[in-house]
Amino acid sequence: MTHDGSDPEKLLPLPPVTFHILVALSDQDRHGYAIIQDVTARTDGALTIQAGTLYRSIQRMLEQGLVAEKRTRPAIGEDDERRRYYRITPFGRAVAQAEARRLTQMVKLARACGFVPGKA
Amino acid sequence: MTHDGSDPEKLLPLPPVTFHILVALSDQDRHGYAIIQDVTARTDGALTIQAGTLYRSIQRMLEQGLVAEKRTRPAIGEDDERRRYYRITPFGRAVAQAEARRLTQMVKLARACGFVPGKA
DNA sequence: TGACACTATATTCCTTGTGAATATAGTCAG
DNA sequence: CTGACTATATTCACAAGGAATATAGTGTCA
Repeated sequence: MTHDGSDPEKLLPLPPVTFHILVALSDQDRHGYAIIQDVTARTDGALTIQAGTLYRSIQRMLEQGLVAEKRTRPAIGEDDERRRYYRITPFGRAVAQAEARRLTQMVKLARACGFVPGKA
Repeated sequence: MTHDGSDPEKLLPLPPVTFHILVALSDQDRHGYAIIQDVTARTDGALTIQAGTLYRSIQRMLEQGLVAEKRTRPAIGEDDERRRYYRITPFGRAVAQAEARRLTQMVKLARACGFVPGKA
């Protein structure tokens, strides 16, 4: 755990892929391959995380303390021994929230200069 | 002009600095140093673009056709000969709009999984 | 039965994007 | 005359991601 644990702001701006991984883990723990599929689903196929990118991102995120590997395995019948499950940490959630605030500011900036058709 | 001119989506996701430069040029043409100051101002000091990053980003953006260099100079009295002025191109504006839409989707995703306190 | 696709993790190569530092050079304040 | 500010630019090193490849078991289909 090389994570500094202190200030989530220090990791911003978050690499897009890192943010998408945190989103995928927000509601339930998943293994790598399932994360890839979840991101594709949530973005309607607009973003496909490459396998290489995923596993290196996960490695980095483990070191930063954004995610942790799960010990507990699913029911013996539905398990696939190759799978490695990950969960989002409280720190990871804090960083995701900080990034979400930053993204919201970006959208606000975009609105202010007419890059978005939406209100204001 | 190495810009492909066709599909703005191909350049997404836009590097954060590139997007901020486009925002800075959205309302008026500026020279490099003025862009740096504008970004600092608009983000309340949260983001300070480094000089090296700025000039290399501008170089890249010229090649992509996102921005163009201006020929016309300010009034002879208020001019600084060192300055090089840039303006956003129609293609650059299209790319910025596409990126703004992507950012909006990201915020929507963040809302859907509880990363944002805001509505729904 | 052999080719191909899917699940699952992982590594290597290459390119891009960024920060930090440095260079140059003029102006202006203390 | 020293340091801060304006203004552009280059170099070095690191981070992040796409593409390709490796390994390996399972399933499909002709």
